[in-house]
Amino acid sequence: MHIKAEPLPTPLPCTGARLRRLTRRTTAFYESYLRELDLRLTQYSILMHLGSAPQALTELADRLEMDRTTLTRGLRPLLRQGWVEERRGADARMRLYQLTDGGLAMRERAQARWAEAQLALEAVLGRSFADALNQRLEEALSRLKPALPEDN
Amino acid sequence: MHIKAEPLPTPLPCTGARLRRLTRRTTAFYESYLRELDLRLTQYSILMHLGSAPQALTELADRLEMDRTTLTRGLRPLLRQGWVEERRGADARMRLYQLTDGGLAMRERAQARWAEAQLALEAVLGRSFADALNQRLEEALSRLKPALPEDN
DNA sequence: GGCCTTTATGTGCATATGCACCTTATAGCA
DNA sequence: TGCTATAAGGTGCATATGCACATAAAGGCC
Repeated sequence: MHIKAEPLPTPLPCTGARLRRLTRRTTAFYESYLRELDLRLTQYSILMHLGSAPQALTELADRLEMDRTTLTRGLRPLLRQGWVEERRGADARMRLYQLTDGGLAMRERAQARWAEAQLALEAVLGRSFADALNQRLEEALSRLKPALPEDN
Repeated sequence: MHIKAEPLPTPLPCTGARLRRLTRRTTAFYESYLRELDLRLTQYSILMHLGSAPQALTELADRLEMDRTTLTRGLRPLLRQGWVEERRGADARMRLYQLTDGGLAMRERAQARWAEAQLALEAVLGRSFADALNQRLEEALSRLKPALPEDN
């Protein structure tokens, strides 16, 4: 009896795995443009959601739809660079964040680079395909709401 | 003169940010099913790409389309649990990985939970929408090839 | 005002991610 | 047979991610 050639396993299509794969590649694509500014895509997103009006951590996290604790740490490099400043308001529990002048300038430069990346991405994907993809993503986001804590 | 109410910034739609957001939520969705097995979605993906036939690290990384160094560390918990074993082949540089018997059993249990998650996800998104989304993701992956090292 | 609950945030832990750089084998070739 | 280029992997560093747990301040009530 001969030895079976073991085929490499090809798992069933997993939407989650595909999403992670595509996200890895897409992130790399954007970051190849942001690299000269030494900025990650996530950091860019945070910068773009900040303004001169102070926002509490949780409020900002909600708007970014990211975990509060992830944001806490994600803000650190931006604070270190002096692009964001932290204040305390009347409620001593809250930390309020806002862009500094330098942060505002940085945001503009970053947005310019981002726009190039976005255009280039749409060119690679094809405009109409990119539009359709964006719509699907948006729709998926609205259909897949995060599970509420369900206080039992 | 009165004080302007500073509106919170609403950045231009960024495909990358959207993808990251959706990936975060989707991963959380799958992992709520895999949690009882103490398995992350990434680890599940790795398990599903392993078999009884030994594969070199780089080969496995290519098939998973993930970074080689990420995989090195991603394999660690699986090795620790005894689901995967590492061997050395004729070429002393290579590390070959394959499932153990326990790993095979784990893979089956994990796949059952994953299947529930996948079905539930498709139910939440709607079958036809989920199918369409999957196709878009696949298509996007094939259009957005990673930049080759460009040996200058 | 003191007590209890809720709210806002931080920290520890364990991965996930990928770039830059380092080490070790193997392969090619003079 | 050496010498050199290349291939396979690992490590250090800096973030990204999110759960479980801890702390402190605010709010409500009696």
